[in-house]
Amino acid sequence: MTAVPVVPGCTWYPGYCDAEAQRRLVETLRDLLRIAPLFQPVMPRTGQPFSVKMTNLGSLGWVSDRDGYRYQPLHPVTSAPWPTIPTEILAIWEAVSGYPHPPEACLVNWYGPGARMGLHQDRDEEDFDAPVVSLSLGETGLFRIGGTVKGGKTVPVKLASGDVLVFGGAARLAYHGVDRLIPGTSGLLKDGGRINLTLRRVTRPGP
DNA sequence: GAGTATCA
DNA sequence: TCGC
Repeated sequence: MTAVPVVPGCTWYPGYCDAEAQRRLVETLRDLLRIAPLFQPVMPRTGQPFSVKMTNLGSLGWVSDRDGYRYQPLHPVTSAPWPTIPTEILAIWEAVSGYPHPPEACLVNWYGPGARMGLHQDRDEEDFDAPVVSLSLGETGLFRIGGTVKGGKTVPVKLASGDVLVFGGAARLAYHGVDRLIPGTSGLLKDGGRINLTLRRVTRPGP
């Protein structure tokens, strides 16, 4: 397995999942998305919609609506608990996180054509000791990660299907985002686009 | 308590 | 999380 340092605390594993594992994951996700459908998050206060659609797996899921950002145990549309995180996804966390407790949230972000994610920090969690683990599926995303000060230098990474990226430690609060997709770079998803799974520990583990 | 992973 |  190739580990590429990106910035201190951030490691990129290109081709972490092979094509067969990616296909199995997409099949699993298709079933889970029927139970927990994608919803459209909006910005707090303004109600501006995100270009990315999302859902979650795990005991807690990240949502954004007019009231703010938060983690909650129930799907905002169906009011059902999020489906549990499949074992093959938990195995990725166990292999690369270096963290001795399981993730509580698996945010599923779906990028259609033209979707992007502005530069931001992940800071709605209580536990910053655990890293954030990301898996890319489908078209390549032009990702960018910098430091903890806004406006600082950033490093571009082309995240292709099957790539895993881990950011923790000095990079746990790094600004990061997705500028755009590179169309035609994957045939994994029938209708194109990109799915990004991000695993996070939300609460501090109990005794 | 405010602000926020928007958008230009 | 930050800044008061």
